[in-house]
Amino acid sequence: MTTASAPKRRRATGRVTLQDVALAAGVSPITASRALRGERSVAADLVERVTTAVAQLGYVPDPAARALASARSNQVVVLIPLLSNTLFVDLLDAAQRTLLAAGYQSLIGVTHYRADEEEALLRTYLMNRPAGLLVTGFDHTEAAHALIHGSGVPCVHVMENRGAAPGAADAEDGGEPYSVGFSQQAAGHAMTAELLRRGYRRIAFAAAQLDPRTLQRAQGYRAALGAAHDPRLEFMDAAPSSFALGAKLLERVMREAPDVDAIFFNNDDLAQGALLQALRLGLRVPERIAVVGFNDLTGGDQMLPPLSTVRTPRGEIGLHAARMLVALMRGEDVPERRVDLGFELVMRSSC
Amino acid sequence: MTTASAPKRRRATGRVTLQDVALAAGVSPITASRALRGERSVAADLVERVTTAVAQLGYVPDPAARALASARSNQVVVLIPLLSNTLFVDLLDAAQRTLLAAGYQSLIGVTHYRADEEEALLRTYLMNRPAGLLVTGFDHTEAAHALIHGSGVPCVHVMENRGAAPGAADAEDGGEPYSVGFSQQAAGHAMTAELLRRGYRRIAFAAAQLDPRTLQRAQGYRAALGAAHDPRLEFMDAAPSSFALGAKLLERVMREAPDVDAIFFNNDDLAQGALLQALRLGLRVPERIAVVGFNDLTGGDQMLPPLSTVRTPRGEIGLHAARMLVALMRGEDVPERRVDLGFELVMRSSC
DNA sequence: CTGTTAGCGCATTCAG
DNA sequence: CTGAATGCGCTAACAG
Repeated sequence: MTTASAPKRRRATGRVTLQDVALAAGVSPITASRALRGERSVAADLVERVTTAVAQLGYVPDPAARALASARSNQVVVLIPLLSNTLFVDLLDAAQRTLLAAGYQSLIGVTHYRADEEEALLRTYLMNRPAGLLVTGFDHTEAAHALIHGSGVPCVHVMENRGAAPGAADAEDGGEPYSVGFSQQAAGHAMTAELLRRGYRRIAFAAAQLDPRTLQRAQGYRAALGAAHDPRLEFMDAAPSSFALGAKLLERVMREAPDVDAIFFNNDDLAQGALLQALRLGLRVPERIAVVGFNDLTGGDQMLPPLSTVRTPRGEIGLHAARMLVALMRGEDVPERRVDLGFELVMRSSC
Repeated sequence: MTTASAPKRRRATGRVTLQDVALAAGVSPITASRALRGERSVAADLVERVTTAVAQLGYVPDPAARALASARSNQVVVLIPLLSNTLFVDLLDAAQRTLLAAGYQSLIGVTHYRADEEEALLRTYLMNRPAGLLVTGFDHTEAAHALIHGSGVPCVHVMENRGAAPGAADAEDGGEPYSVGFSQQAAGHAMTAELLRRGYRRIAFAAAQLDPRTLQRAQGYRAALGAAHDPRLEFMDAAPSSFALGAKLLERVMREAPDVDAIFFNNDDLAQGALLQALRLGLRVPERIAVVGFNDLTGGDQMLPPLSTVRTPRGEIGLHAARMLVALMRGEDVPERRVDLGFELVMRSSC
């Protein structure tokens, strides 16, 4: 065989490489590489020859080789607290779609609302040299924060907007973090104010999970009530949100504070569970007691009575955050670091 | 500076490499590599020296380099139809957890019940040279099937067990595919039989989405009814499952077949929506009409009346499938290719 | 059981 | 605008 002495004969793996493409196109490998990645410094006719060769040979780039050579993968790490809250699933779905369309894959991590799990996930996923990071909220361990920063990977926070750091500007790294969300506190305030406007006076706040965003909503609730705020009307349960817990919380409120005329649940599944429990107990809603929820999850409009709630734009947040991250990953300038997408009161007939 | 002429001075990236570890441990890089990966052909004391060096230097392996050198990544592709059905989220959650514990990362793809999207996702994700594949069901395009096979990547199918190929054994590739699930048809049959046993005679089947597994359940429903089967009592709607659609389907059934005494919904959200609609319409359940669902999703036990349904073991399926896949990826022999995890009738009071 | 040699497939220098 | 040389960090294959 003559191939035995050929200096650079085709490798045995059978894989079509960039080199094969370059050979077929009559250019150097690096030109083929540049053409494929859309670097503009390649003549149009060469680009076309490369494209043709790619199609003919069925060339498929190797992400591992790319990542090794460039020290960056095409993967984006997305960290959310839970998969069992449709809120985050909606967020994730939108973000993943957008990222995929822009050529990025998502590595999804579920933190279970635990800062230590988040840190562990970061440590694991950061090994992949991701191109970007999408994380929920701002409550990270010191170490997690350091990991994110130290990695130099662009990061967008979602679901809340951290108040602009007061006083000493966080100037070490160019300042304010990138975030897309809305003011949880303002949302809590707005719904409470609406209840007050409608004449409710003894308004309870019932919450589960007790994550930072829930507590921010509680702050809004308190601020809206002002002097009328009664701490005995806050019913907090650290257990995860569910229909069953909503039912339980309703009973607890009625037992411990029978003069309550409205309950603001911090998530729709609690509120929906409470509505069902009210039906079971024969409590009339909203006559005897008004019930409102948060997030406008699926099913609220089907309840008896239909649930009043706060619609939160998690899909839009996922989309917008992904777009922002893509811009950052491409090295584009993103002047607007904090995007507030707002919320909307959806008043149906449960209050 | 003296370093200028040193033949192999430390690279400028600042990254701690295997070579550094090897140097510190006084072994060759390949021995360090073997020690890290737990190959048993390394002396215990050397392993310890390597481990120590790793800890001291804070060495972190580079997945990209590993993947490039070994032509296999540590990622597993998981393909599910939807993220908005908690059924698949439960499956995913369990699988992801198990895989992560075994050292594998998950690349999640959402097919939206579309074979062409599945194919596109496979094409994209297969570029990463995944270590394994976890896919929902058996309905793939020819091309997708070829991609899976051609890649040589171990694959486990979940949620159903394909009937053993009758006649000509699918011997080309060693036969039967690996799968973990249960018989959708048997489940459909069992619930229908239970309704018959309880005296219901005009039993409707109401379904959404109309994916293959739904149709298998319909087969079971028909088989259980035998000669009593009336095609006019099948109400199929290709739209996605939801509370609202369940409400709509209930109305349609009552309008088009008022003599129906029970409705078997192919998913719990439909059934729950129907239950709420019945409440709204003043239809007594189960006296006027019995309602049963499928999957035992969250909330069913909170309905009025509590929903009878079929509990499906998606969490266990995710767990078991992940374990099976891990075994395959490790090159272990897995003799039991088809695992049937069964199902359970959960009879509450809606029938 | 350990080490040597030689790439894996690509993109980043730097020249032209 | 294009190309040549080089190495990213690791492991497969073979030797000892």
